Formats: sequence, C-alpha cells, structure tokens
Amino acid sequence: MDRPLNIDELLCFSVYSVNHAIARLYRPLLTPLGLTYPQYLVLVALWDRDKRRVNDLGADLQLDTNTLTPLLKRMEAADLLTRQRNPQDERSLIVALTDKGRSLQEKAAELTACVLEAMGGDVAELADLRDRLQTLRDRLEGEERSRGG
Amino acid sequence: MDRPLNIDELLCFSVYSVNHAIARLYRPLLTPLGLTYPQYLVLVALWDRDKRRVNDLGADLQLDTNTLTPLLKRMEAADLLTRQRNPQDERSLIVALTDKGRSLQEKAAELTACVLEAMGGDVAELADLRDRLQTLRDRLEGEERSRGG
DNA sequence: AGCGATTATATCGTGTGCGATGTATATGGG
DNA sequence: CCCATATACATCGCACACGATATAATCGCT
Repeated sequence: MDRPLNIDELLCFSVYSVNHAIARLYRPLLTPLGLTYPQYLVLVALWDRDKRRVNDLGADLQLDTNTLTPLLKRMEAADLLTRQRNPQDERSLIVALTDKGRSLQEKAAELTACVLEAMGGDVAELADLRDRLQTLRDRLEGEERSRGG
Repeated sequence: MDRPLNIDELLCFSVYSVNHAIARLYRPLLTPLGLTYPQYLVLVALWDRDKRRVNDLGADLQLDTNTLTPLLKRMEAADLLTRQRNPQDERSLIVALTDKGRSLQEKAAELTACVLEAMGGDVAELADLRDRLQTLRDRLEGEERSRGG
C-alpha cells in the first residue's frame, strides 16, 4: 500500500488537531481565571517546582527564551509571578510565584476534573495514551539531538 | 491519589509537547520546499481533494477563516494555489492547487518516509496511536458541540 | 419584490512559537 | 589581569490560532 496518505491518516495531524481541540476545551475554563493555555502550563510547572531559572522552566516546557520571556513578562504584569536576577549570577533570572499565582492551584484542580470528564473519564486509558506520547516525544528529541539540534 | 499533577503527568501537555516536537522535526524538511508546517497540512488536504471551498478545507483542518484566509493568501503569493470566487455563489471561494502545488506531492512522499523513521518505524503502533488520538478528538468535538460550541 | 436572517469570507487585535541576532555577565587559558 | 569564549536572557520579524467584529452575497418568508 504505497498510495499518498489522506490527512486523517497522518499521525502528525492527529496530534496537531487534538492539541488544538484540547486548547479549545481549556480556553473557556481558563479565561475566567485570566489565563491563556500556555500560561496555565507555566503555572503547572511552577506549582511543582517554584523559583526556577528561565532556562530550567524552558527545559520542562520545551520552550526557548524567545517564547518564554514575553510570556513571563505578561504573567508578571498580571501579578502571577515575579522575575528577579540571581545575585549569585546576574545573567540568570529567577521566576517565582506570587501569592496570587500560587492560589490558582486550587481552582485548577476543579478544572482538571472537568477536563478529565470531557475526555471520557477512563483514566487508565488516558494515562496509557500519555505514556505512549511521552515515549514518542523522547524518541523525537533524541533524533533531534543526534542530528545536531 | 488526589495530589496535584506534575506537568509530565498531564495528557494535555504530552499532546502539546509532541505537537511541537513533530513541528520541529518537519520544519527543516519543509523549509527547503518553501513551506511551513500548517501550509504543508493544507497541501495534504488539497492533494486528497482539490478545488474546495475555504470552509470545507477548514472542516478538514479544524481551522476557521480567521486563520485560513491569511494562510491561503501567503500560499497563493507563493504560487502554490489559486483563490477564485465561485460563479454559482459569489460568497464562496474555491481553493485550487497550481501545478507547483501539485508537484510537491512527490517530494512529500520522501518526507513522510523520513518522518516515519524518526518516529521509530513501528507503523502498526503509530497507526494505533493515531486512532486513539482521533477517538479522543471526536469525543472532545462532540463535547464542544453539546455545550454550544 | 422587499427585507431580515443566514452564510461565506475577511479583518483586527492579542498571544504564542521560533529562527536569527543582540547584549550582558561569567569563565578560563595564557 | 586580559581577552576569547561560553552562558543566560532579550529583541525582532514572521507565521500561525482564535475571539470579536465586519462585509458581501444568498435565502426565506411574506
């Protein structure tokens, strides 16, 4: 079977369109909290580990400073976090949650439950899907590095 | 287990980060062809079914005209497709491939092979992953419609 | 035929992503 | 101590996405 693939047959498109579908699911839930979807992901990373350098956050989220700097500035302006130079190394910037940023974690818990329900509620299957995707991601990142990325 | 989830435990983040990883994989392969990743997806859709209205393309790609119109204009400027009003209904715009747009399909075949290899090459497993993601997407879209999306 | 509602596309503003480049700080070899 | 190099972050430009809104064409009801 060597015919050209239909768009619905491409794994890359499934990932692309599920990503947008999930963002569309989150958006109306996040807007009342004054958050965008990427901003929410930044908060999730900080709730797990606070007071981190921009690069370390970027390693978690797979984002470079050209994306993170303006994003973090907007979040600073919204009083969700602070950005302060590290006195030990003036090059690096420490990102830390404010009380407001921390306080949103409780509301996010309800949000997670809501999203889980929209996804079908079968937690075991969703966890399996997540693990397969992470395996794929790790493989792609290895590939990238081996080609000098 | 009711503790807050780590970012790597969120399915939404797996999808988000795999999507970017795939885009990063495609980008260096598409740039020599003068294409961006979303533009490539538009071409895949048109290779399957040419001469379509913007809305119909949008239904395939899950994109609205606010995204598609400028994207298609750029592709028209790159001589990949034409945009012409439908004489039967002057509201609608017919998007059709040019020879150049059609000719890229051959080169894209090599590209698909290359991507498949980077993903690990186990076609059956990748197809299974794709099907699970499509099931999830359909569930999310149904959810969206049932809430008046 | 007339006109409000619907449909199809376009425009605008904001917020990501990212390649390319710039700037400031630290580090290490001589 | 000096300077090349590396590191950490910032800036710029372009291309998506998308909510909100606008515009033009068609439809449907009377």
